[in-house]
Amino acid sequence: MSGEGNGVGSSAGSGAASAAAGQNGAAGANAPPARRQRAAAGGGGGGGGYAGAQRGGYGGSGGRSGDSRYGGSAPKRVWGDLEEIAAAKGQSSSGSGRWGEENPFAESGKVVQVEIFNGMNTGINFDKYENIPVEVSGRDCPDEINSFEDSELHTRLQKNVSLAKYTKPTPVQKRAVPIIAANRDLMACAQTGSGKTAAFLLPVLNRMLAMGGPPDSFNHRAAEPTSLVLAPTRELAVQIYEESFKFCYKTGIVPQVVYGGADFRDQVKQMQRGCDVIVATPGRLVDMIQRGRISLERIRFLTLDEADRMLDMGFEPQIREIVEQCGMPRKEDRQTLMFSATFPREIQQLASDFLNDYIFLSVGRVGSTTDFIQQRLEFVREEDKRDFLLDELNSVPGLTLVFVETKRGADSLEYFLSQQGYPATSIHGDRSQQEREQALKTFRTGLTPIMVATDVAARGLDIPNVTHVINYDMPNSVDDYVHRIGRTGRAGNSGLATAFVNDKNRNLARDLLEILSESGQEIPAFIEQMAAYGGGGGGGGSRRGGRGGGRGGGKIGSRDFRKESGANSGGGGFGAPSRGRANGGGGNSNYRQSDSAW
DNA sequence: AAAAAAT
Repeated sequence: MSGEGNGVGSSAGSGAASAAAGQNGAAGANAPPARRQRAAAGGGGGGGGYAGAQRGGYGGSGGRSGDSRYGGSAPKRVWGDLEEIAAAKGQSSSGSGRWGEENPFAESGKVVQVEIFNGMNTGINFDKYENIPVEVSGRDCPDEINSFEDSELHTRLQKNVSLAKYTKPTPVQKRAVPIIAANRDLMACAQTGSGKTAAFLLPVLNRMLAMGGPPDSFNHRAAEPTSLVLAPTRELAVQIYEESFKFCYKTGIVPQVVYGGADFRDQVKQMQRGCDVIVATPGRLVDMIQRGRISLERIRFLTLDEADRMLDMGFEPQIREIVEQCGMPRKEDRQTLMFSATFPREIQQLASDFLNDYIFLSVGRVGSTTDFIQQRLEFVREEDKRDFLLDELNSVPGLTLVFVETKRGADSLEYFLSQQGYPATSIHGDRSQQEREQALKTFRTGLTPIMVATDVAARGLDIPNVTHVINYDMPNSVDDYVHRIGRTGRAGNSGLATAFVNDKNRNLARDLLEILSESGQEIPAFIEQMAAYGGGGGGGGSRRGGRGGGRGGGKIGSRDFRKESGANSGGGGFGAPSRGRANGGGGNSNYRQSDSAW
């Protein structure tokens, strides 16, 4: 039993997450150990029974109990260390932290190193990535870099990059880093697992350092961050915060995260330790602003992650409010970056409101990682789904993420699986934040290697070793499908994505067919038939019109919409479409410190 | 029509 407790508590790479939870969790500082106990108690029984009886794949043939299989290699950690780190980062102005200079982790030893920098580079298979297509458009695009040395990052950032075991920039990093370093706005299509987060964090942090370091980030009651990163879900915000925490190490730049469902005052208290980079979900951020706890007046860098989600119908008004009504500098006076794996044309149109003379970057086809995902479609009637699901779970070992359409559906499926003896958990918006984080944690560590999820888990979450994504209920759009299956096959690892399709999904058939064929997947006959009969409005691809113009390839491989609106020159500011290689010389020496006074 | 995101 104690072994299971360790397995949870020591979730690989969750150190900063734990820090975040500790900061923000309603339960406060003492929460973690208690949660460990609960996790061990809750998940343990199911796991054991399941591993042995139901699904040999998990327990391993060696008769080990389920936990050792997943928790075995996970580092042990001590909860106190993160508080030490937090304390250390608090003394931001003194360049030397509490650790020795050259080996910052010598004294606190493996624990700290493991916790801060572990799991950042989980087997990224860059070689496969090398030759994926890249599209760049916009005037005067800087040259790509081929190594982190080329990027002329601040020494400290270089060290953190090394500590994170990043050796070679990923394709999106090669392109995005010099673009951002050159003070240009950016709209980028790339998957999270492709190194997207570092691609915007590193150059932003570097510019902050090049500008002389962040100014005092606290004024009266309000935190005055320099950089804001917005994300559509709380878990994603935490994940981005974790990465920024790593890269900020000993830079004097203090990252923070705020999101709903956690104690407001705790988050305020955290920000009083400094708040130079803030990662946030929209609701809580607005709340903080309205209550005078955060000011956006000194924002110089704005990043929207999963930008297409942030700008879709549900979110767009709120984002617009944050960007335009809350005192943030105009787009000419800040640098704005947007990232997403999919970028529909109408979203690009909207996004251009917030961008200034931006460069469009598309690395690989939209679902670039779909190259590493085997996609299977099965025709499954609604009433047969549970049986099919059990078959899938029994035949494919490893972490399995099961997407359903509704929160209720998630609860009921989790209940069903648990009844059947499968170690399942679930994550959706009606669960408490603590339950959500717990679910993610037990899933990550393999204590509950099955997680039933709504679309809250569809985007951006980087969970290593998800071997199988099952679309138990198909999503409503093929973009969502692309995001969902992107939870496996992370960063060049291979993955499997199974989808249960039936007549209810006829409207997706055409787009699915396109996705499958573009990514070289086997195409089942039934989907061709469904596509032929046409979705909704008579096969003509009517709904396509709204999206990409009739051109082929609208879904995968988003293109710069400025190129397509030939007649409609309205967008403005799109000069001669240049394809990379514009002003080569010295390239990155132009960190313009001049044009922004802190 | 559903999900997410503030209380």
